[in-house]
Amino acid sequence: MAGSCEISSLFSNYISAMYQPEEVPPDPDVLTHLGDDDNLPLPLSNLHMPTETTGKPTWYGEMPHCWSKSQVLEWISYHVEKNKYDASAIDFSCCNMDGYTLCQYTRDQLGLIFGPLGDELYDRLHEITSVPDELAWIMSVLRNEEVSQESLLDSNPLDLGNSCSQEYLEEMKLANLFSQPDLGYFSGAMSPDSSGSVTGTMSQSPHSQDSGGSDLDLDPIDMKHCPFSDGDYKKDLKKRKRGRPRKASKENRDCLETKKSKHSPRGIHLWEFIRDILIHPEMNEGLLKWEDRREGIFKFLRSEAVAQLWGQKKKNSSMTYEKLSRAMRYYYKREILERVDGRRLVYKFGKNSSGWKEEEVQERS
DNA sequence: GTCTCGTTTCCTGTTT
DNA sequence: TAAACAGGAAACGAGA
Repeated sequence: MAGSCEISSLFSNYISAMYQPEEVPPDPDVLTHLGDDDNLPLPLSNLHMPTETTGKPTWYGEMPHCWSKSQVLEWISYHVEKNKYDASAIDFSCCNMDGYTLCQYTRDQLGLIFGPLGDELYDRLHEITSVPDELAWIMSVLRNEEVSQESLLDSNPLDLGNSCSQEYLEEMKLANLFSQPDLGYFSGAMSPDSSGSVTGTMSQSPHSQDSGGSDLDLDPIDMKHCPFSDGDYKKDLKKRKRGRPRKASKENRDCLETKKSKHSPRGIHLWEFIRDILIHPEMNEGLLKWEDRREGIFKFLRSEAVAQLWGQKKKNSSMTYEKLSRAMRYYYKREILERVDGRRLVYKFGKNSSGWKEEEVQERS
């Protein structure tokens, strides 16, 4: 449990460091009458207050397992107020617990402590803690990389694989692949299910012309393990042909096969990935936002960051918003998405998409 | 082996 | 002028 706590903490810190959301959750109103209780470990007047710097409650964005006692109280206070619940019916001496303890309680136990509010608290708690696969995966990315919080905060916001980056950076330098300008930034994240196998590659700027100048479209990292890699990779910067370059021949691919699992399932579709981020706002700080939930209209707030996450998901560190958006545009034809004219970074779910409507989300949970 | 699907990559041109 | 959008073309890997 300590592990998951650390991960979720990492996640929230990572998100906080990475994004500065345009929107904040509704500020919990000031709770004026929670009743007097000498057993309270902290003055209630402070519990529900948003943090000074962010304007958000302190529990927001953190996994419940990691909440401190004060955050637990703050969260309970928030729901007391939200549900207009009579706080005098609550034995606040039982609230002196941290998030981990809170998460251990069953519905019945919460019902005993909080009465009718217990059900509500239980549901809300499990809403937060039931992390969808895709977001759990995002966390696992961080876990696999064993990213320190310090390095997260120090890192380039889009450098998702910073712990690996330095190592690979050194390797890349050795391979003389960084001697050319404009090769873009570096991202060496390990794939979540690679069991430590290296899939780190060099990211390229969206418009770099050298991303596929050769017919052998190999990852530089992988290339250095191949006997035919001589460091002259991308020497030839001649204008490339249209379309995606051919991948390596089978012979050359065998060289790469040691790096990648032979059978990786296709997994979820891009639009589902986007949808899942959207329908879990507690995990989506500043990536995407609903413009009109009823209509299914949403907007990319951090387009490149979403692209990076998608790239990580697909073990493709060179994913960019430009490429992601091309895939999004293919959905127009299939009516999974609809055009929203005149608005940048704005898309709308079409009639062939599903699972994003509030009713559907509620049904699934 | 072939085909389809869902992308991915790159490109040129247009719009904001 | 840059960023985003649009869509053609070609390629890829996975699965049927």
